[in-house]
Amino acid sequence: MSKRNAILAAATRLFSRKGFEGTSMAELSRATDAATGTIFHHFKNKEDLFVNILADIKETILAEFDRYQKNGDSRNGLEMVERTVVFYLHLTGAMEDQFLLLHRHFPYQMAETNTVCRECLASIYNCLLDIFEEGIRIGQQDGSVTASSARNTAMVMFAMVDGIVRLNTYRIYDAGALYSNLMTSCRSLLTGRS
Amino acid sequence: MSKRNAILAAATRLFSRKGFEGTSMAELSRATDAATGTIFHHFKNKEDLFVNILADIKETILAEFDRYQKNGDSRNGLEMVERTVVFYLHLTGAMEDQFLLLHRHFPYQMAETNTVCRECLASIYNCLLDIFEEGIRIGQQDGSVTASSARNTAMVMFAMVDGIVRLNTYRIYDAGALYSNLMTSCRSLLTGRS
DNA sequence: AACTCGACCGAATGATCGGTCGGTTTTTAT
DNA sequence: ATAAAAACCGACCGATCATTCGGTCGAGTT
Repeated sequence: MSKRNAILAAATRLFSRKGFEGTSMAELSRATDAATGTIFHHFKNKEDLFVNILADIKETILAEFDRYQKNGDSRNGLEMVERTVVFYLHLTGAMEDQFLLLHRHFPYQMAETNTVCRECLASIYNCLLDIFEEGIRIGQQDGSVTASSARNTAMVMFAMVDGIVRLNTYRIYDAGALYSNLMTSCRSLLTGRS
Repeated sequence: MSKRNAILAAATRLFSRKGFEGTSMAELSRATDAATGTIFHHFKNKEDLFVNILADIKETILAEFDRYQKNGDSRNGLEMVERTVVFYLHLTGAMEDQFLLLHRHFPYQMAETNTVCRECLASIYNCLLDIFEEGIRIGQQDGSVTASSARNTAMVMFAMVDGIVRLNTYRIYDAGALYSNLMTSCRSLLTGRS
């Protein structure tokens, strides 16, 4: 692995665990066996380093969901949404550091002043919501989903699923045992009458 | 207002907007017209200052929900849960800084090493979940709620409601328009069949 | 052999960090 | 009125921060 990639990987882990301001360049230097000068040779400053990380995360997530969508075969819209939820839960586990980072505040803080950062975040969330929305829309047509307003329902669903993932990472409760409850809740939400 | 309270109030606001590590004592001193020495006269260090803030938040939230529960009159469990959701949404708006703080990472990070911090967070979440759970349990008895496993359903519901609040604060989307969708989703979740 | 170039290094820099301390003012109790 | 206590101040401290910079080294190119 090139030193540049080693820096990116270590920084992803440190930023996700200790935050942006909580991670010093000296600490990152120690974690990568790269001199601080080397880090600044590859990235023009700390913020630029983070933007590169975020761009990588965006690309990976978008690629993963692209791959997921191509291998898809669901009998109806409802099943499609359910598969998406399962895949999202799988991905948050497989890309733990990356999603931990997305669950912190500083990316959204930086997004207020950094255009690239803002666009990365928007791409990620649009990708996720679009996939949820598509399943709901198909379900509305084939009759497997009765919920109205596909986009809004997608957002509420996403808030619920992501909320469970958060509960899990905060370790206040063992939310891992909640996945089956989550799935039945998704189904109720999509098929239940108002 | 006493200087001590002014420090607490300003620190709550700064910590919630810029994070714990992102807020310096010098900045806090400027924001309160209190010398840095004065801040350390009232709080033995930065962490102690935050723990005091968190203890205040805990007390306020617990008191607010206590007051809410005493003024309650719902016809059944379902309505009770719905009222709780509405009240929670109201509270997150009325206590914006405090909930923003609870939505950041550093309280949970500090909770790993600080007992008081951990207990404050546990009290807050237990209080919220207990109230949701109670409504669900009553609803199960009077027939207005069909969902099983009151505690788990309470957690999924809380994850969903709090997830929407987060979407709102991150300002990636205008989730404020989602409140009506959220309410119908809550109802589906509680009354829908699996 | 001479030159170029980019990866890499680590000591040095000025700014800023959390925290201390000796002293002054204000409040409180007697 | 006075003494003790509590609140308050800001200059100061050593540590650490992000960033800079002069320089080494080895792999191409001519």
